[in-house]
Amino acid sequence: MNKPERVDSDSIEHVDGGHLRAFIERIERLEEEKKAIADDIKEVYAEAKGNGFDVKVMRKVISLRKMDRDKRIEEETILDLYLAALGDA
Amino acid sequence: MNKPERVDSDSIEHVDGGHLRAFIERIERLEEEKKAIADDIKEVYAEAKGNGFDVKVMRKVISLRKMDRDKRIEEETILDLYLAALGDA
Amino acid sequence: MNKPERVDSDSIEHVDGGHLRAFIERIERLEEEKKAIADDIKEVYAEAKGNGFDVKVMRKVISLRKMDRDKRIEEETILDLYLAALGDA
Amino acid sequence: MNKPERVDSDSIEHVDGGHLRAFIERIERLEEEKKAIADDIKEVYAEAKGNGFDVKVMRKVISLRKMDRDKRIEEETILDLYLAALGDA
DNA sequence: GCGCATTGATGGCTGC
DNA sequence: GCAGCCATCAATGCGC
Repeated sequence: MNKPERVDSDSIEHVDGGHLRAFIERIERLEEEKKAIADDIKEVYAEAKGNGFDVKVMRKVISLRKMDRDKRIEEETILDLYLAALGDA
Repeated sequence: MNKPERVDSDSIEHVDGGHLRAFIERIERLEEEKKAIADDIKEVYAEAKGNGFDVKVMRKVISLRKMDRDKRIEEETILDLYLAALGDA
Repeated sequence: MNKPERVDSDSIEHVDGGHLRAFIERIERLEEEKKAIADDIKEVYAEAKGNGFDVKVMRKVISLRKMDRDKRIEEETILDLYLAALGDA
Repeated sequence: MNKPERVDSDSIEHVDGGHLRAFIERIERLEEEKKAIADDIKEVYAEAKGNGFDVKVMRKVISLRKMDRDKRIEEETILDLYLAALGDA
């Protein structure tokens, strides 16, 4: 599959395994952390459910609040766009 | 790849080519229509640009308006959820 | 929403709101149509699935057929170019 | 925000807003952390890409390593089950 | 077990 | 013309 031709002293097709390994392991570490947090979130939902709250409604509330935040950010963005557009004119 | 064993008079592995073909062609037709509309949209953007409008800003405006609509729909949805939750209680 | 009568040289920041609105609404309309068709496509897949067809395989078939078509068009285009180059338009 | 003192039998529709709010905010906080980590992961991929590594291949490698880990854990679990079944807990 | 929700992969579009 | 961005689409995992 490789057709290794030495074109410089260290061979051009060389893959820096150590460097790659470092990236891979950083990512795997981060993935673990992410999963841990996802599990935490599940736990909180479970706890809320155990306290009689409706998880489906909660998800919706959170989703709506997020939409509000996103919208707000977008509005700021478009203000910048308008200003830039006026500056261009 | 198939291991065709006759298990009834018409052979169980039989694929109804005509039926399948009909579905495939319906989808391909719809895909064409979809692409035609996507092309129309591009044309409108191009035309607007030709009239001196800032396409980037336009996209943002459209995006924001869509967020408004989506948010509105979500709010109606959560209202239903609330009502349902109260009905459950 | 704006009805800008004055389009003079120093109203540099002026935007023709009516014109812009028309473009925006044309695009939004087209986006709706596009979505409607996308939904139709989903429905057809669902219907095919309900008739026992394998959706994943169907997608593959459609993709392959599209590649064939594209390839064919590409080849015809090249042929035309050659013919044109030969003064044989 | 509500401070519901009355939690009597006929306030059937009552929702403990303060409690709910606490859950919601805990989840939102966790979601933020999760997103931050997801962003970190993207950055690492981008950095790796900038160092000439193939992101798609990296993803594949990480996926394969994860499958190995999962498989290993699964096997250990089964081994434990067998040992336990042998009264060798 | 199914549907839903999230997440990852791919292809198209935009801007440099 | 290509790289980065974004929207769409397939796949996996989760909860009901």
